[in-house]
Amino acid sequence: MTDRPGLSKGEMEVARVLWSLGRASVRQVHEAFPPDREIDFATVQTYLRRLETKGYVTGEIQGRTRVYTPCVQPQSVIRESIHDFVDRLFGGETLPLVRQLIEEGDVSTDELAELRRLITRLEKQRKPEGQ
Amino acid sequence: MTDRPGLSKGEMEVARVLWSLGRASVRQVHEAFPPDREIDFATVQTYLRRLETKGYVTGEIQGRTRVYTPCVQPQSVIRESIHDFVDRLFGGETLPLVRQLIEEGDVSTDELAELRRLITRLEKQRKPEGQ
DNA sequence: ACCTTACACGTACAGTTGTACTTGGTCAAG
DNA sequence: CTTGACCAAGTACAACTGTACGTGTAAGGT
Repeated sequence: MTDRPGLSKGEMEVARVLWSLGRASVRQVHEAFPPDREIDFATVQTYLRRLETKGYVTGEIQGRTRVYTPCVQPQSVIRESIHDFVDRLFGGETLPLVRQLIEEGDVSTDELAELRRLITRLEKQRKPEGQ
Repeated sequence: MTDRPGLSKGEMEVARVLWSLGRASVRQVHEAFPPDREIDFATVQTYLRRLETKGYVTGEIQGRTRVYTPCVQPQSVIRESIHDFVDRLFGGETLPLVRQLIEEGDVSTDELAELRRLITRLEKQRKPEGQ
């Protein structure tokens, strides 16, 4: 598929922040980290540099500071990561994961209802004869 | 929680095979790999050794060969991995992952139906007054 | 008794990851 | 001009990973 090298744990962490900011300097990314997540400015800097060499973001000097912009949709990365994860843990089968997720009590009752609606919608969409 | 170091990609791969076998020698694990997955005997051996030092399996010499047995439930490992994954990609929120999984078309129509039943069951279970 | 096969165990080694220090330069305040 | 804050970019480095080779040894076939 896409030939980018995958993201490591830490890189993903930084990438997520950058996605949420859309476009930011190292400092902005650093400051956007949750306060309980202690991480050095230089570490963030390193991650951004690595993200750039891996082709996930682009950086351009803006005055005196380098400003980074994501150049890969989070959607793609997330999709790829999920795929990889499902492969590794469930041999590629999606259902067991979904089952585990909703059985393990991590999904609230409200969310269950929402899921049901989603399923209904999907079913309708797949079998358009219903009329 | 549990203080085992996490499993790497490759370790997970081997662990999954061992779980499926229940108890096996290096060779048996090696042979249980899908044929298209080329991996050296010695590599499997290394992984099993690492799994042992990480505390996921125990090995004992049985005659001339070392036989490994899982000593951690796959359930636990899977649960922990999922937790970690959800944290990393979705900041701890389960629903977005579930949504992505079933929207992305990775779930067949039959499976959708099964999911619906599962949801119904869970809902019933959570609100026992119904009736 | 000798060769072959199979394995345990130690060792290797480059690539990745997490984490950060260091050096050298720029801007702004005194 | 001098000092301090701030930053880019290079370098560091141990731990972890993926992958496997080498050595020694025991067991079975001939």
